[in-house]
This record gives sequence, C-alpha cells and structure tokens, in this order.
Amino acid sequence: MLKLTRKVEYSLMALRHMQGKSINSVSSTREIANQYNIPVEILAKTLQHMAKVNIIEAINGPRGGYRIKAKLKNINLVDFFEKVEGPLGLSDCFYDTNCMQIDHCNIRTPIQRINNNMINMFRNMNVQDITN
Amino acid sequence: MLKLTRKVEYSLMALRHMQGKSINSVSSTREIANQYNIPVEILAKTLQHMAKVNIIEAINGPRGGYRIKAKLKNINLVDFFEKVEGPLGLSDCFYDTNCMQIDHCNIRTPIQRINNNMINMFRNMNVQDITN
DNA sequence: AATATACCCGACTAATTTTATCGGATATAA
DNA sequence: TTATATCCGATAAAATTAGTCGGGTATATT
Repeated sequence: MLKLTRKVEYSLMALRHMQGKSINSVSSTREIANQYNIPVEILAKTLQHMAKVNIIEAINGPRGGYRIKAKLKNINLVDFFEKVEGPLGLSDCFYDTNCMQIDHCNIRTPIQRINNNMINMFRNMNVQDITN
Repeated sequence: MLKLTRKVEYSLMALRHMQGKSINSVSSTREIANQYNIPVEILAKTLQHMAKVNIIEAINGPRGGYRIKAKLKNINLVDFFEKVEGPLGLSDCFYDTNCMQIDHCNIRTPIQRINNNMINMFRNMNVQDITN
C-alpha cells in the first residue's frame, strides 16, 4: 500500500545518474542498467517513455544515449508521477467511476480531503529535490 | 501507485458506520456489508482483524456484532494503516533489505526524505477526522 | 556502402500483491 | 436445542506490476 512503482524509482535513478554528468554527455541504457543493477530491457522502456514525455531526449546511433531535456526544478512530483505512471490518487474513484461502492460510499469526501493533502505535499516538491 | 487498499477502505467505512450509531448498539457484518455493497466474507475478515488489534470489539452470538472500542481520535493515520495493513513506506527498502539495487541505489536518501514528509502528513491526521 | 551500436516499440509472460471465496469451527441469546 | 453471529486457516481468482522477446529504425565510424 502507498508504494512507488519500480518504473518511478528507475526513472529517478536514471535522472540522478544523468544529473551527475556534464551537460553534453549522454548516458546509454546499458551503462545505467549495469551501474545500478537494473534489468536492461525494462530500463530501456522506462527511458523511452521519459523521452516521449520530454523529460529526457534520446540521441540515436553509436555513442548515443539519453540526456536530460527538461528543467527538473520545474517539474513537481505530481506532474512527474503522472507523466511516468498516469493519474494519481489514493483511490480510483477520483478519476474513474467503476466502483461497486460508489453509490453507497460513506468515506469518499473524507478520503478526498486526505488525497488533497497528499497531492499538495507532492506538488511542493520537485524532481530536482530528489536528483540533487 | 500510492493507493489505499480495499481493506483500509472497508475498515474506514465500517468505522464510520458504527460511529453514527448510539454507543451501546452493535453492527453486524451482514448489516454493514449489505448497506455498502461490500462482499460479506472479506468484510468479515477485515472486522475480525480490527477486533484483534483492539480498534473495535466483537459481541458473539445472536444479536451480536461489533462496536467501536478505541478512541478514534487517539489513533493517527500512520498507526491505523500499520495496524490494518502492516508497515508503511514508499519503498520496501525502509523495512526490508531484499532489493537488487540496495548496494547501488542512488536515490535511497532522497526517497526517504519524501517518505518522511508523507509519514508526517499522515501522522497529523487521526481516524476520527475521517469517520466524522 | 557496410557495420556496429544504440534507441524504438508492441506483444507477451511471469511474479507479486490484492481481493475474494470456501469450509468448518466456536460463542451465546432466545 | 436452535439460530445467529463471530472466528480463522487455506485456497482461488483477479488485478497490477515487473520483466522478456523479437524485430524494427537511426546514425557514427570505417
């Protein structure tokens, strides 16, 4: 319960790795996967996805790889989580009505208050807070 | 990602239901399950578990059921989540060392900071905030 | 132009976690 | 005695998360 996914963790690890390198150098999937003991194929997908949502950019060909594209300071954690994993919420019912209890639920409003607190907390942190 | 489990939700729904009744009346599993459209057997287990950890108490026999035992105002959400679901953390590595990245991880400390923020937030809310 | 390296991407499988079910037990009010 | 209710371990089903595979495209280097 209340866990981050590996996809988010791998993304952050990769970003922190790239952050530590000079501005124009790139990092390949293999290099990152080896250094942090992450399965190559899954990291590959993760990085491709980050490239698609413009957090990093891909350089093709030999000596290619990825480098950071966005200003990490401008991406708060809610944006980041949603870009990487999709909609955020303590419960599905805040963005999806497919719930057996939806008509009878007596805790929807209180849970929503907690949810708002959580969202606010994550909104007040940005990706650079983590990768630095 | 970052979701509550149904077990926690059902627990809160049941507590809120009981909270709305007079102090000495009890609520049976079937009554609660019917009213909120929750599968009886799983709610039964959930309530048994809450009884075991002394949040509610069970009255056996016909006309039996459950009633609130603890002072809900004194149970903060971290305590509650841990009583109902076990250890809390954005990542397993804060209470379990069985992770392939543990020796190489470059985000453990930053994630721990976020984790602390989250824990603090939940510690500042109590169960009664939800069930009232 | 050929080659080797690196990203791209959809389909699939495996593992884990969460959710739900089953069967049979014990307690007690009426 | 009986009916109603909790108790509880074992198991099954469903959903989510994690990981694998195969074949593709782009490009620096020689």
